[in-house]
Amino acid sequence: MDLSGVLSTHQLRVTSNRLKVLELMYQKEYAISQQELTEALPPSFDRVTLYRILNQFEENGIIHKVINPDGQQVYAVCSHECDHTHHADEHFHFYCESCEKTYCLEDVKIPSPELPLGYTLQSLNINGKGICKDCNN
Amino acid sequence: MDLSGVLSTHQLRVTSNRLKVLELMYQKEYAISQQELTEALPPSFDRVTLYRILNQFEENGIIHKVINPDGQQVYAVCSHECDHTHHADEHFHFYCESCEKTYCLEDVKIPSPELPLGYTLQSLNINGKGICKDCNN
DNA sequence: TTAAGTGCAAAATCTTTGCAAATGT
DNA sequence: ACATTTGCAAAGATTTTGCACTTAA
Repeated sequence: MDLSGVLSTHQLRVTSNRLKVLELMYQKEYAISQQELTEALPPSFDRVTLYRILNQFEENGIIHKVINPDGQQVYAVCSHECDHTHHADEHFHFYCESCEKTYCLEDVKIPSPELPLGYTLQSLNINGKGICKDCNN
Repeated sequence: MDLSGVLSTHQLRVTSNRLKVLELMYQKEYAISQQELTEALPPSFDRVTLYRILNQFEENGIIHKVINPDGQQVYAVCSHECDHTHHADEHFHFYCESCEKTYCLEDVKIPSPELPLGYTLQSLNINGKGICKDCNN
């Protein structure tokens, strides 16, 4: 995985901090919270820097933020082409009550609900909660 | 509107603070943030008390929390019978980009997506973002 | 070389906790 | 009368800001 390439493609300089964060995010197959990241990074990693990196990654389309049903925010790598002008992360998000992980389920078709007259829909956010396939075994 | 009745039905004592908060929430036809509440309440109203009241209202089924697409939390009065054992607020929530208000659209049918094999769905959260009917005029 | 990124200290916010006084039933 | 609620002070946690130093291009 060419992490440096990911950074430069998204107009960000390649730095050791950014590579560390990016590596962790690509390792996980689920969305990760800031707290989890903090624990996984070296203890010396500066909190402020992490805030800034996450914001930049999000702005530049490297990651997207997922809001869990309880309001907790987690971050996941964008799998489609996103950049600072456009995000395309409207897939289904699933939160598992058992392992407490959030998964991006890109293949789930999102049915479009019918809105009352006068409302214009720009984007849709669907969040499921339940038990994931690993925990169901 | 019998606000005292709402409180006692939900096993909460009738106090002037609770009535003030409840009155504001029933006045609005949209979901309200803690910040908005703070601004609408008298300046002397204690912050800690508001935290506690909102938590109690939520626990006892008087209001429910809505998480906007950007992660902001807002509160709306429960329209169905909710109590401390059960909430039934799985309706569609719509956030208007223009007026920045969150509406509960109870009549919108929520279509159930098909999940990959192995996943069990317990609850579903659907959030739309766009322009509401008032702002579309 | 120079614009961008980092680390540290400090400020500003937001949320929780503990406890004595006030209030509802 | 007695349990609950409230207000205040203070602790704890989270997020933002400013600025000098360092680093990538």
